[in-house]
Amino acid sequence: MRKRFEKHKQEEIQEAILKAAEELIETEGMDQVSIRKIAEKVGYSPGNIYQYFKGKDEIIGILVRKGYQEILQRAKSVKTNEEHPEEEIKESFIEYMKAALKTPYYFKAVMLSENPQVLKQTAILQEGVSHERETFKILREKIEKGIQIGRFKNKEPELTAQLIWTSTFGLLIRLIIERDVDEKQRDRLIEHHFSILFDGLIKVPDEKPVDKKSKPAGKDV
Amino acid sequence: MRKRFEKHKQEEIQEAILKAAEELIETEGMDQVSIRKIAEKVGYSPGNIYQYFKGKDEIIGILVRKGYQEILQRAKSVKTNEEHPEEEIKESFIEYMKAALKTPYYFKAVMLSENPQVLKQTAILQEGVSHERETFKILREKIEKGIQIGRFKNKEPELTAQLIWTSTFGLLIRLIIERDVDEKQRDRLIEHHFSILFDGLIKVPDEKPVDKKSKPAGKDV
Amino acid sequence: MRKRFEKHKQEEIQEAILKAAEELIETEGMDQVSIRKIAEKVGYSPGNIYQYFKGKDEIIGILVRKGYQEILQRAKSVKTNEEHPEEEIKESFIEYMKAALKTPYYFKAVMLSENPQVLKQTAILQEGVSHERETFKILREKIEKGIQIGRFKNKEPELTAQLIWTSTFGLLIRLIIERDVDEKQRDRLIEHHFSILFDGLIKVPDEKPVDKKSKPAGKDV
Amino acid sequence: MRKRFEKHKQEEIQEAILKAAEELIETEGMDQVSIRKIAEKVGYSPGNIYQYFKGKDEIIGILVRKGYQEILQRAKSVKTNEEHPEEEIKESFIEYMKAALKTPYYFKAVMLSENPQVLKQTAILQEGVSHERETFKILREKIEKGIQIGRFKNKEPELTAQLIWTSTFGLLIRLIIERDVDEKQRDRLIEHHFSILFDGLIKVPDEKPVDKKSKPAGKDV
DNA sequence: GATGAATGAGAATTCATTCAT
DNA sequence: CATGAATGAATTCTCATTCAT
Repeated sequence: MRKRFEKHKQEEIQEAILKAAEELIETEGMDQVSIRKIAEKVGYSPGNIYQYFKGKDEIIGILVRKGYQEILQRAKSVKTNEEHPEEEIKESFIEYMKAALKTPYYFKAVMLSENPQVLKQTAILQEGVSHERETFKILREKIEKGIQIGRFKNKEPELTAQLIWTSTFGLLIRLIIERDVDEKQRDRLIEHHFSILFDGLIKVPDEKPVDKKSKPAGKDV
Repeated sequence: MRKRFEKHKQEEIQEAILKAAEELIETEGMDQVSIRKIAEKVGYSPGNIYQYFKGKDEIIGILVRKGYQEILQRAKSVKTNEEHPEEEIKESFIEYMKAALKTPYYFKAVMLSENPQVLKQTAILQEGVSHERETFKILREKIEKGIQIGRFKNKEPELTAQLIWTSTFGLLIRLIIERDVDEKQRDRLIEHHFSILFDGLIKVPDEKPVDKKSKPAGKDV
Repeated sequence: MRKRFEKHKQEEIQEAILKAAEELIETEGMDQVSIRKIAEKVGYSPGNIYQYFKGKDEIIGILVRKGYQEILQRAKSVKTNEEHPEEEIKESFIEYMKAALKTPYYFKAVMLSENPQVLKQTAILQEGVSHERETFKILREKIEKGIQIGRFKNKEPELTAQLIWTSTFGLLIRLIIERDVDEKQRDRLIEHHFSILFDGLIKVPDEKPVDKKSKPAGKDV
Repeated sequence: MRKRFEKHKQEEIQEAILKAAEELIETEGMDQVSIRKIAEKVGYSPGNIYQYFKGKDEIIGILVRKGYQEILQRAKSVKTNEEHPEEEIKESFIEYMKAALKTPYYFKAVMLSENPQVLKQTAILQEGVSHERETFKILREKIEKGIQIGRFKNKEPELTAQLIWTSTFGLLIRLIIERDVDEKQRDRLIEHHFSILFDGLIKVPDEKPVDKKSKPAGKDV
């Protein structure tokens, strides 16, 4: 009974510390987080923080993972749509964006961090990511399904997954940075965003399709 | 006479200081910039830096503004391509990306800044941006041209401009953050990125639809 | 009855604490010993250690005394050798070395400590030590016996005791520090060490010194 | 002129810092040296020490190297003594000891260090050391000379060199650790030390030498 | 007896900034 | 102009010790 209480309190304090750190990230940015500031915010001495966490890295690590998972969680739990997989993808990304916009600074801090520890969990550009990161695996599978049922073009699924992600990420980050965009405009942007991703810009000639879909020249960045 | 010389020299030193800071941002990251390191790099004493700049913040501020202008400059000066406006757009964005990737940290610092002064120059989501910001005007016009000549679908041009921009921005930012993506993968990503933007993901069923769901012709959200 | 049991348990815990500290000295070195680490090793909370010992100093103090005694103990219990007291001495020192090399870091820590508390028990250079410290008394007596039976030269016994000790100590310490000396070399060194101590280096000219190294009869390394 | 003055002052401060560190080692022991204490002793703020030295390691490092070199220097420059090589050896070791005792803590720190970098320079037990380390080469040659002229017994010269060294090292270390041994006793110890090394303890029977000099049994450490 | 919580001091560094010279 | 010296605050982290429960 007592133990349980103690345990409870310990967890409470850990929560408090994490929350303090979270708020610091939100208000001052990832770099400005320090054990001192956390301790002050939570009303303890700096040294005492180490009773609850191994160090700064652990705190940041947990926070990043937690927040990241939370946001990702939202992206799932979207009902499947057999005929229109693009709807399913769109829905889940919209969920993702909504979640991110709930704690925008936090999202920004995490997703833009170049801290190697953080990057280990947020990097998504390397080849093979859809085999390592679960969410990407799911996204890739949705795309593959789309291709199988003949709804999607036969583009490389992993690359496609990565670029849907980065494109949406770009919009999302700007929505966070330009925080006073009104809701109507925001919705227009989001809607149009997916419209472009799925339909593309180039008109398909109804007459004779020239079949020059996407073999452009300059690939030299 | 003397004054002019003095002035000259003063500016030279300021240049040197800025350049040193620039290199530091580039090589060690924004956080690792310190007056001391700048001073050491430029061959002066730390204290003397204050003769030329008010402090660290001023140096960073100037640098950020300067870098932004330079990058934008590059995005213009792309030869027109009458038949394939998408090539023209792609080219100019690739130029833009190239420039940004030359000094990724400036770009990152500038484009992610929420400093109101900076935002005044970098915000692009609001309605009407293509009438206020010159680069966006140009982009919109290219898109309009594409629609006129029947090459592009008839989507709202400003929105389209914005979303090409944010999508590319998303990819670019992640390329910067995940800086150890190898060149081959980077090129694949960029190529695929524009492929999706222009072609879209959804297959247009004008040939013989294989097995399932054949009908939906010009569906554009 | 209960009390006795309690007492028993108390002692057990004290033992456990001391043992934990000992292991820490051995594995991490004297500096790395901390109440926290001891507590963790022994499965108690740091605070509770103070129930059993006054503090860190007391623990270290006891340990040092204990360990020292243990090592010395080994040096006794060597069967007497009436005709060749040097054998007896050698044997007991070899026992001593063996014991020390079993817990080398511990030995090193203790024997090189300048902590006054420790020094009170480990100092051996002052005149009269062979009357104060029991082990030295024994050693001195062995030497005296050797002199009496005409086997040893008539050198001052206490000084001799001290210098056998310091010489062996020197070898021992270096064996500990240079821990990767192989066994063969170690044995050669030890053997030679006692050979020098007992025989000396200078040749006794009783035969006819033949120009160069011709004769040396009992060559025994 | 000014520069020279500045330089002078800078060096003075460096000296002061080193001296402060030296005193701390001397009075409180190697472990107790801290930047804080040095700074306090020298009357500066802790941070300012870093203007003069890279860090604690550098300070300690300089101090250790300096002392070590000084000590070795002294051991040379001993006049040769053709007839009595033992005198020559004794003299040079006494010089060595004197030098070591002038800066005992350096000596102790260096000679007891198990830092691999340091060990590379201080290890002396391995076979062949008298071919690698110059000082040992000299010592071995002196011993060989002694054997050649018939003054020394024909014992393995390298091993002998090593054990003269370790034996003397043992005495020296204890003289350092037990720092309040009075001068008279110290001299007696040193004198007796070499007396034993060169003469040995076992009396040479004037009658019939039993020729059982030292072929003892137990060689099993 | 035992614990967990908490503190305050101290460890090494780094840095922006000031200032007398 | 320029410098070197110096500070004071900040950083992360460890520890011996105390104390209410």
